[in-house]
Amino acid sequence: MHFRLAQWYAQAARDLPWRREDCSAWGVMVSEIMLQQTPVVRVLPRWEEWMRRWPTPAATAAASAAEILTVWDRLGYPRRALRLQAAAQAIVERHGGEVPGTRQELLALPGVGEYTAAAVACFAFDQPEVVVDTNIRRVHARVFSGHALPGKTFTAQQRKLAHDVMPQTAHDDGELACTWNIAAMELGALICTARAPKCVECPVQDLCAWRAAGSPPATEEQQTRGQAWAGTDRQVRGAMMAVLRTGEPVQRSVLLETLPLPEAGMEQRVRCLDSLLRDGLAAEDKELVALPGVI
DNA sequence: AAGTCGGGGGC
DNA sequence: GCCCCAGACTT
Repeated sequence: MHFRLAQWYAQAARDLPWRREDCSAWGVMVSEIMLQQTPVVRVLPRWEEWMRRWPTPAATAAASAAEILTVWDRLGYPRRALRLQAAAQAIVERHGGEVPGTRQELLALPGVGEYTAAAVACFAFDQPEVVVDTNIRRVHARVFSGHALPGKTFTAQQRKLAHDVMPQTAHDDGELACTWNIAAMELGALICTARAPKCVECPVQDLCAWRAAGSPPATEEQQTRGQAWAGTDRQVRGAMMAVLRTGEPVQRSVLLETLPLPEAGMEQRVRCLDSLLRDGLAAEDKELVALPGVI
């Protein structure tokens, strides 16, 4: 299976800037943070702009929070941007400005969890890590377990499966591990997609337990049940951040009253503004509110 | 283990 | 309109 996946990846992989040979470890790390819960096509322009302005951890560490949040723009989950800057500052302080190359050191950085630590260690430093993201979980669920979708939560059982199905040789060879991981991720992104998978184009279709079982639909337990959006605090916070990203400080009362969300009550608006201030995504001075660093 | 945290493009 | 997207963090 490794050989077939590798062969398929060699001819089908997208040419993404953070996969190029000359991309720095920092570039890989920035991409991994941006790609958390965010599709590649939306990350591309933000990554290019970020790397153009702040090509090193030191440059990122020195920027103002307002600049960081402005360049992040509408990528979503803006707390990721602040954590990325905090990670850059930790890299400067603890690692002399160089992105650390081990899973454990990476895990200690803000915003870096199990997936991102393994991904950066593997893709940027050729460490033989077992990488498990949403694509890989889905590919494994289908090919090896015969299920349409993995469960909602990442279980110890799935972690063991991912470890066990990685080729023996890849556990000691970083480059082999890298190919195995990235190829499985790419397969999940391009062929073995959540909806309408392109099984006829799949390089391992004849090995797939799910296909062999007749591609049974997902059980109700496996349905992901999308998070609600309309009317949530997340929507209100996002609308407030969009106002703040215009750059000018605004009167607190104006920010609270002029949101394009008539259904949002004042209690909710106040709660959301307070949470943005608490998260460091906004700052206030007397009655003015702005991105942190502007005031 | 469950909730929270953005935003947009595809179907 | 719903669903999903290279998750992390808190409770």
